[in-house]
Amino acid sequence: MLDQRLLRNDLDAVVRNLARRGFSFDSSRLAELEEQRKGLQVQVEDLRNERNIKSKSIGQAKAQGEDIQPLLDAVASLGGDLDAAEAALKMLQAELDKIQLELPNLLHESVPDGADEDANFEVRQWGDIPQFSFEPKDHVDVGENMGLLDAATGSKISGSRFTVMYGSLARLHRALIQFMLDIHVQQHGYEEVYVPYLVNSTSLLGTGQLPKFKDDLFEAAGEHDLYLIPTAEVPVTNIVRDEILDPALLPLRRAAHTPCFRSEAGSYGRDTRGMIRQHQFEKVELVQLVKPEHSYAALEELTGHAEKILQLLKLPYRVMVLCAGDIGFGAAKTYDLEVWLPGQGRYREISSCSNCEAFQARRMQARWRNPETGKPELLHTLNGSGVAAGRALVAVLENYQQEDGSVLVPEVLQPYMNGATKLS
RNA sequence: GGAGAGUUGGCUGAGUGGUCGAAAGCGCUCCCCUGCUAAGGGAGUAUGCGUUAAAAGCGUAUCGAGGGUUCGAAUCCCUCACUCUCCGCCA
Repeated sequence: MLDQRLLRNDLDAVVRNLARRGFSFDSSRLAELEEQRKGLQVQVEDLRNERNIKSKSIGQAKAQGEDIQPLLDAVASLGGDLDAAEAALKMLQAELDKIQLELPNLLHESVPDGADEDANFEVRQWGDIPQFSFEPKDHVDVGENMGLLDAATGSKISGSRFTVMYGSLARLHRALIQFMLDIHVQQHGYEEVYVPYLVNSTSLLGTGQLPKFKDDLFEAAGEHDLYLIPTAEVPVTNIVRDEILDPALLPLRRAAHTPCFRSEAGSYGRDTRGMIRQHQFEKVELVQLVKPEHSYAALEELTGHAEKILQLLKLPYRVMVLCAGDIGFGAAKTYDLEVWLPGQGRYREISSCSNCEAFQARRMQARWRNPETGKPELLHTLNGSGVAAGRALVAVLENYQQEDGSVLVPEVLQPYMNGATKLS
């Protein structure tokens, strides 16, 4: 959600900023509703005030044994007026909420213009693109040739976009997760958390997946208000929903490994081969809750933490700053890490690190108490994949493949593989 | 799944229709007093929203959530959520 004050006082600036995303909305409708809201809310509160005063005087009169009938007559007409005004306000507020909950975050000024991913801007590169003395295969061929990757069985069990892994490949996947968590906890100062994989709609509203992106989620059947998490960002960030944090706790850094579930509605036909785009994948997620003045420094730091994983795995990557047209709904600024995939001959997203500023915090009422003012103020929230395990596995398979069809185990993962140096 | 008991401010905990945003205690902040310490005295101490350029002030809402009854609800009624205890089942 955006700052109400800004929407009221400088709606044009909001319109201009959101237009950079290619997002347009009926701002005059919003202004009109807001004008009505103002009048109605004042009216409702005045009526309530009148009722409260009169009711109180009835109580006092009754206590002194006076005749209260004249007083009762005096409030008789109030109820109807108040009910009508309250009902009108409620409807109006619902319409305003609907509009406001679907407004994306304002972009940070450093976000470059651009309509789509082609306009994303490369900030830096790391590592050398490996040269192969043979034609490198993609991860599907590498994995299936070893008999360790099995898409057919995944689709038999569940359907398209599910995969089965066996033996040392399954273990390598687990090793990646353990390795990433250990680095973030032991070297980057994150607290490991274990969280629910099913969350309620309030949590999804808080981080911005609802109400607008319901189609991207898997919803649990039955009478529950539960959804499978699309990312650990949802449960981990919502830990601080409706909390006022002691500033001594900040910055709060938390890391979690969870599976993620995405319906991938709207991406029919894209990345249908292999493990790039699955309904279920594992990820180690980094979340930071910081004072507003530190959030951009924290974004650089958090991005660096994700990069560190790729560096230790010796996987070449580049850092992209997402352009205005490609950035996500809740983010003010986002860096994507794209890892080099020799089998595809291109870079592919493996991590996305975002500063949401107060956008999520406002929806969640996640605050800290500023000792300078003594007042609760909104936190800034950040999240980033550190990194996606499924895609990291793909990257290892493709970058570490050998001519004989085997795959070397990255050195940093060998301790997690009982010392194994090679998959086969 | 069955039976029962609960949910009040940072915490403990009172409050069964009116002057209750809520006693008391603890904690915290400030002040006073006291050679030091311990003790003591006084004042303050929730959050959202609105009004405002902003603040102050004022208004309004909030006693798990949502409805209802009533002039008036923490208090009465209904639905739901959650917590605890016991039984059953279970990784």
